[in-house]
Amino acid sequence: MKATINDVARLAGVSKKTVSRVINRSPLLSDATRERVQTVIDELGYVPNPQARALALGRNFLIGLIHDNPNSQMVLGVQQGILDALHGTDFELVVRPVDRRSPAMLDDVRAFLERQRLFGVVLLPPISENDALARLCEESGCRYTRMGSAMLDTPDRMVASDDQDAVKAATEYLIAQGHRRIGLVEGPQGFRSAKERRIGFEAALAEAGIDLPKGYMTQGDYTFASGLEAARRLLDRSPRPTAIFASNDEMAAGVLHAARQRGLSIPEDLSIVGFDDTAIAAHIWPPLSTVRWPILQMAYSAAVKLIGDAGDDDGPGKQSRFPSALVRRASVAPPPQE
Amino acid sequence: MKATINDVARLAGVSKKTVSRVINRSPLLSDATRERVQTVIDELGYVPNPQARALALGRNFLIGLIHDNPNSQMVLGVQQGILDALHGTDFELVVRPVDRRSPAMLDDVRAFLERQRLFGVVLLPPISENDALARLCEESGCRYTRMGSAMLDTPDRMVASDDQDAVKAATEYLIAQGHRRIGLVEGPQGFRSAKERRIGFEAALAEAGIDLPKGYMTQGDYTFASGLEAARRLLDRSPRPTAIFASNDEMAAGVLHAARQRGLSIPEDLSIVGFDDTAIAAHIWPPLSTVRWPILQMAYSAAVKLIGDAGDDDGPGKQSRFPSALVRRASVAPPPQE
DNA sequence: TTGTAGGCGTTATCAC
DNA sequence: GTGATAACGCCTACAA
Repeated sequence: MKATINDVARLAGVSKKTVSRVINRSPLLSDATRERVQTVIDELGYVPNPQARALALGRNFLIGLIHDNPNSQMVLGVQQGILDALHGTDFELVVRPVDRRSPAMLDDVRAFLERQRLFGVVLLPPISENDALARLCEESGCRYTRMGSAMLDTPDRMVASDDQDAVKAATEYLIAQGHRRIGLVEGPQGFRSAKERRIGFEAALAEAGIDLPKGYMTQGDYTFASGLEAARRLLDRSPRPTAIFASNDEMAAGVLHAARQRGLSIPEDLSIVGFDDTAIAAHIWPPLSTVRWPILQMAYSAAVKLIGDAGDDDGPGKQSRFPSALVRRASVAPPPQE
Repeated sequence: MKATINDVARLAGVSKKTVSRVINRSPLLSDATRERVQTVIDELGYVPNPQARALALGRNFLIGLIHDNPNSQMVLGVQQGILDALHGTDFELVVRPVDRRSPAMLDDVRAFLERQRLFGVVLLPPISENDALARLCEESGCRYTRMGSAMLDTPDRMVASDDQDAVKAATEYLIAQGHRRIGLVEGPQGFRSAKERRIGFEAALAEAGIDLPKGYMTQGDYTFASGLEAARRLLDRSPRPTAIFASNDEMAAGVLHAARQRGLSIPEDLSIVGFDDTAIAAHIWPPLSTVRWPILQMAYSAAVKLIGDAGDDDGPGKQSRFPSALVRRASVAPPPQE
């Protein structure tokens, strides 16, 4: 019912191999035959069977997205970016969540890669920070691109933002508004992004000569609930911080929640800055000042690095570092008079 | 390097076909051979190659998720539910967004299905409401499950909530609080969910004998921005509505935004109810009363219907109708005194 | 520049 | 019950 390479070969009066050469753009092929075969291909509406190719090549035309991520907005953004890059190609996207804490995680991924013979995978933070995982991909003969908050790998397999810089700038912005008592809701232990963001935060304070009291730095795990909890601790301090930087938007939303529960006005009594610029940032009230992670572009670039779109070597595909930008919204104001 | 069916056959002293029978749980097979072969399989850690199976069977071990959805939270929830169902099976999830408005949509999907030879697909609303699409899946020999707000297909290929009922209950709740001027932010034209929810809304009003003034029903497109716009129109009415039901949470967040911009207090001046119970509902301030769509369970069930988990015939897999529940949070209060 | 033979790892057919 | 043999549709080596 569906045309195969044999049908094309027969009708074009050539061998299967020649058709194969046309499909795979082999350079050693006369223009005449190429054209003749191509005509038949078009007439028949022939499309090579991916299953057969996968078997013959030992490689599937699938791109995997491997993640273990507490932030759903980010996962979706990445999917969107990858799909944009894959659009119009023969590749499809396979989603594979894993459990970072499971001792079987590496074995699971290995089994997955070896079974499915993926063409390549995109690794999302925080699991992208796991060097053993990257090594495993390589061993399994699977290309990979890691996404992260700092360069953890060679540029051809890495797409990175500079969180340290971005948070430094965000903190400087708070300082410029007059804030001196600035609380931090840090991300979870073991996350590179959490570390980078804290370093940026501390760097800004140090440069401004601000010496933070004990207890102004607290930790969350990138969830709303943890932001809520952390904010309660911070708001119990005396004197209270006049501004809080949360390491991601979800926790920032939690901070806002906690502040409201205490009857504080935002930004009059407390300024808040988040990180990521996910949808929630613009949708809560007041709109949240935050750092925009160019997630779509990063994911797009990650996918392009895998499938190697030769079409735009100087285009977005070649980029490895992506700067983040501060987005100023209504959640920041000068501190209240004392 | 990796064991194949031939290795197993040789070591077990049987033919390939016999090994194949063991893998596929063929009933006509002596227990003795089955056991012998199974031992070798375990020793070698043999796993059948999915690419080869796909070629031989003309069918891939992939489940597709086809969607064109304005609501990212929902897409993620569905992915989660499907992946839960697929966990521990040989199936993988392939994500395929499509453009509802493109004239080439159906052809694209057909090409996708015929090329990839998916085992089955889950269709998300609103595209799941497209009967031509369902027919196309069938023609392509691809199983499917549709998710939706009402039964649009036979129970074995449908997973449905009862939005009409749920919204009726939610509206009755507002009425019971004393509200009489209740605004509606309807979903977009052509969405079955929008229609069902409006019908439920109107039914509750009719039963309570409330005759809504013109202009209290307005339309959005399920986005935050459209909720904002619609709320502005509603709040311009005189007399102003004392409560607003928005057909999804994102629009409800927009309503809240618009109300705040006018300096209204929620819920003192205006009560708001949303629909979906996505993450944003609990994270905005005040927390949003909403209708919980059991999306994880529905998606789980949709996947089970595809892969036919015989393990739990009476379990969640068999279910086709899923009731929604009202979630009461702080965004609703009695109307202000006049 | 093109064609032939053989293989990728599995399942289906049909004898034994 | 079990096993040769031939698909499945494509690709690589090697030969011409």
